[in-house]
Amino acid sequence: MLTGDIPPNQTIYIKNLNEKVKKEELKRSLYALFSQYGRIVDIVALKTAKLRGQAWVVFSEVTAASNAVRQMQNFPFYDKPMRIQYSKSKSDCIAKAEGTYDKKKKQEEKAERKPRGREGPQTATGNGPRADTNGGPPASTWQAKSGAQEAAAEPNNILFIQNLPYETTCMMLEVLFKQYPGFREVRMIEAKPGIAFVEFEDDMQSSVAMQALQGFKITPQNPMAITYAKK
DNA sequence: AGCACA
Repeated sequence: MLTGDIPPNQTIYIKNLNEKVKKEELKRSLYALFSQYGRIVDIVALKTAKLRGQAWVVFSEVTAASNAVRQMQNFPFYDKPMRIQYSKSKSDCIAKAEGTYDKKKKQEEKAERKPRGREGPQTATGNGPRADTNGGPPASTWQAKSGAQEAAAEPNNILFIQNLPYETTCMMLEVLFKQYPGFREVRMIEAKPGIAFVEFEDDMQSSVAMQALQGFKITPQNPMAITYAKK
């Protein structure tokens, strides 16, 4: 199996990522891509020698992770097919939320992995004050607007927009969507008011735009409902 | 290929 005998986990582990893309952009793109499967709690990506090209996406629900593993398997992301599995262990942010996070235990585990000559820390006081060096955005970055709990349609470079006010024009949608890279065109159907198709160059770019404009209100009564068009 | 989070 592609998931390689790893039991389901609300965190997915992604490898074979393009190592050239910068960490913050990578996280943003992963968020745009995966938030369609459910609420994302956190994304972890490190650029260290051992961890570049990999990332962890933490969902609030295991079912979201399962859909993501299936649907996005081999998805071409920055020109490389993503390889997705369940994470082998629970994410710290989940353990913390559950109240099961144990810092002591973590340090022990780390020591196991690294059979270096040094002795581990022996003070019971733990780590000294920590200067936050690289100021990454706080967890609030990952607060999604509205979760797409179900669906899980297959990605498509064409988006299907619903719930538009009748007076919406091509021009209006163009203004909105052309701010995202890869935009091609908007198509509306005279006979069918309230819907539109918006085409991008590829699935990834359409996904970014979908995430960004999901729920966008042209009028207060009309939050856009964006899904991938059917193939 | 590679399973972390301070």
